[in-house]
Amino acid sequence: MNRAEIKDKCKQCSIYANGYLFCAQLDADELCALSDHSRTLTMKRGDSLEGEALGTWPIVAIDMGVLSMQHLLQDGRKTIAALFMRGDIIDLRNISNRNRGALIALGKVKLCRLSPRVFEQIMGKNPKAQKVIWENLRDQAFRAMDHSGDIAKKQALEKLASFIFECRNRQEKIPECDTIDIPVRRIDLAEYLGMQPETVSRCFKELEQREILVAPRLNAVRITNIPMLRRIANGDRDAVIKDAGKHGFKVLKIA
Amino acid sequence: MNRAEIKDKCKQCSIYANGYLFCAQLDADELCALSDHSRTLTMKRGDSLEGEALGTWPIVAIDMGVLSMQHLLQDGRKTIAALFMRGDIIDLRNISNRNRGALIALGKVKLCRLSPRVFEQIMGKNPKAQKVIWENLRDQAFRAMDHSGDIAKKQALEKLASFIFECRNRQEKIPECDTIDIPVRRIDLAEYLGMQPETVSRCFKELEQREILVAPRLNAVRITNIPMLRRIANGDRDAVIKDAGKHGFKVLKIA
DNA sequence: CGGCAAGTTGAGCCAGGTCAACTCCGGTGG
DNA sequence: CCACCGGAGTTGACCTGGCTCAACTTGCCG
Repeated sequence: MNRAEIKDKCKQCSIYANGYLFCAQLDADELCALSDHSRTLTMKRGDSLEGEALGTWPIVAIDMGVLSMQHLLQDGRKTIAALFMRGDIIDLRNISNRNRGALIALGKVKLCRLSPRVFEQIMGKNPKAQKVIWENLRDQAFRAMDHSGDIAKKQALEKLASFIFECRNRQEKIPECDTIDIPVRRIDLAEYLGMQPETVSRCFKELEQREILVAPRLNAVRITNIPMLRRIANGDRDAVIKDAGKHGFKVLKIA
Repeated sequence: MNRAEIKDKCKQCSIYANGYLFCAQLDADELCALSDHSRTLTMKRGDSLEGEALGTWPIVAIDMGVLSMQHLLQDGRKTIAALFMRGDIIDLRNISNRNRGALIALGKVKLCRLSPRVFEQIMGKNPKAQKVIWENLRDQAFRAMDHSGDIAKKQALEKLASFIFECRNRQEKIPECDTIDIPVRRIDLAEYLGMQPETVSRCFKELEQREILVAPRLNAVRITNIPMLRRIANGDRDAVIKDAGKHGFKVLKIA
């Protein structure tokens, strides 16, 4: 494969096109080697990456879409333990202990399965690439820890508020636009936050009624009262309190 | 500082003494450089690592004890998002977004604050060390994801069962000994699992009554029915079901 | 031995899970 | 183009696991 062809293969991919992502850190030789030994893959909602496929291709980089790590309990309860998006690199080499979940697409996902050998070579000698991957993994780790903190003690409304901020943090900022993309369905959101779809629905409704946000579509919200949403996310009980009147609006201490 | 002195400083430390941990991968020069630019620290329960201290020393390696990452909500609710133990390396360089928690010792903790500069140098040129750190961070990430999965949808008893297995996985195996060390207090355990200390207590009691384990001390358990505990941890509802009789034991389908 | 935090036990209650019915919406085929 | 279908989302009513509060016991440290 010559370089022109490689460029064709990679130039459409955000992992190469976005200057701060992994493949953008590589020089021509490295990109060439990696591209030559890697395979792209397109998945649709429900497709999973498991077993044998991961044996030979344990490292995947997300170009587009949302991939979830799901844990399934014996009786059918399901949870989404993590969400992977554009730029995330998932290294599943030698996964062993515990019930590591399956990787399941929550919509159309484009990803690239990287050759472990070439990946490791690049890790060993390209400090810029190394730094990008290291920070990505660190983000994944801290994000998972934040998420644990969120779902451990927070109430439903608080979890949802936190999730909306998580979405805001992760999406590329479009200045002068407060519309936040919710890249997953209600049902997935419920599984990610450890609640029921019914509860998610009720919480969105409450936030709308209290005029904290508007949800024009299922996959987007616009926050109209950021400080209040922040207070809810941070676990300020006063901000969560329900209405004190019959059909008036909620009474909120602004303290 | 000469090499003999460095050896004195590091030879007691498990990060150097355990062949599979970070410092054991370094050659004499590297160890020398790292040791020379690092500072050990001993903490006692409740001590926290925050702010300025982390500004100049954002990388810490745990030698002994349990360090927790805690998130505090506005109204005082607290959660432990992650537990760090021997060999874990925590890299907090450029932490910024979200409410990253404080690092708080849950007992006597010995750790070593590593020079970011030397650490980065070593990362760049020692593949063995790089591999060890990479795998440690990956473990942290996946552990946090597993933990999210555990606390999202599991019931109290299931969470506790999972936690006991997590302890078992993390502690160095002593063959022919089923006694598992519980390295944290009940109160911390409750915060880690997102439940109340009262509930933790009740769950331990139930597991003892059902003769699934015995807890000779507060900080240790011995599992007497591993398969049952496993089933509970895996979310088998039948295994969680309470008793069907008045004062008999629980009726359990072994299916 | 006193003092305090940690842990346990009991009683009551509520946030959110569960179940059921319904609406909405995108896709498919006649 | 419309009728049909199935999964996603919503709404309401009910119920329960575990949170809360309070009282008590235990264990640790000076």
